[in-house]
Amino acid sequence: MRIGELALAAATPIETIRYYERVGLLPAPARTSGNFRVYEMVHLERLRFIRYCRSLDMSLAEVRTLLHFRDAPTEDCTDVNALLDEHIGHVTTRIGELRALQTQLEDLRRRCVRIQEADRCGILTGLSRAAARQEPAEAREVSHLRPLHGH
Amino acid sequence: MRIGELALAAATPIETIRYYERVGLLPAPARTSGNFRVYEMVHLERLRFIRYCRSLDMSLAEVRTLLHFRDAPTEDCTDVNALLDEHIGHVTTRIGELRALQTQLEDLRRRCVRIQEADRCGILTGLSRAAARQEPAEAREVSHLRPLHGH
DNA sequence: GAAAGCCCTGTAGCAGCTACAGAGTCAAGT
DNA sequence: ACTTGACTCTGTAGCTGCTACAGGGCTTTC
Repeated sequence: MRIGELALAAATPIETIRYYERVGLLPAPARTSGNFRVYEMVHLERLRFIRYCRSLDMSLAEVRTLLHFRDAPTEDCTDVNALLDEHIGHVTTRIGELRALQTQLEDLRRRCVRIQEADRCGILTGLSRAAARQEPAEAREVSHLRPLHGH
Repeated sequence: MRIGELALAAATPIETIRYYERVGLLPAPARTSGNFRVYEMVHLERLRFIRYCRSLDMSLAEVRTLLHFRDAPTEDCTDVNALLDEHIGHVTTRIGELRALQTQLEDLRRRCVRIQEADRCGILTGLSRAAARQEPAEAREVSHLRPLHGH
């Protein structure tokens, strides 16, 4: 299987596959005489595992840890459980943060109901006042999850 | 006010302040004869505005737009409202994604209740099976918010 | 033998900082 | 007058997880 085929089978861009190889998540595969990568099923399974974990919003560091356990099947799985618990904790925390954020933003939004000049817009004045009062929303401090503007 | 004092007053690292100047969010302040930056209250207010918006998880691009309206007080505020509505939309979407994620992760977690060898760990086998079945959680596709591992 | 479609390496870019290195400035203490 | 220490300066590289080139080589098909 060449890289294009693997990319299709795992729904992963080619560049990402090469990137995973570079950072050591995927082992370097065999090469053809013309220097093309040749993958086996083992690679596809591993890549799908990685992508699935990523779709669960795990970091590559976390995925790396899980792969390590996948590779060493006789070790006990305490750390796997811990990793997952921690990850669930991150998600839960982030949900809480975002809910608080949602409330704040909706409050702010209600400050401007009709179109007017910007200097009378309740949103802008609301932001300025809140900033002056130094009421930073606390979301920033705690979180560990994918940003609103990540992507 | 020199940069250290500003940093303290706005609870913002010095490097971040210089960064905001470099990318044009904060105007370049006056300098002393020894080339030190000298800030006025106007800078502090602007910086606090930026930091407050950031604490609401807005991107620097969004903050830039809001600053533009702050600077041009006679324009109408339609776009400010639209920006906020869109941002609220992002937050709401992300909350939905994370809730779905939470459910999936908790399901996965339940697969391993006792410590055992990794090759029998329900979490690892669960991940592998889900990956093989190609059931990528869909969170990845939609979102636009700060990552679980951003920070 | 040439065009089209793969694939290769290496580098730079995105956001939003953060962390240096290596230098200069300034106020206080001796 | 000199030294110490705290502060500041510029410039560059690093972080995550890709993504997007540029500029070339391989392979298949007509």
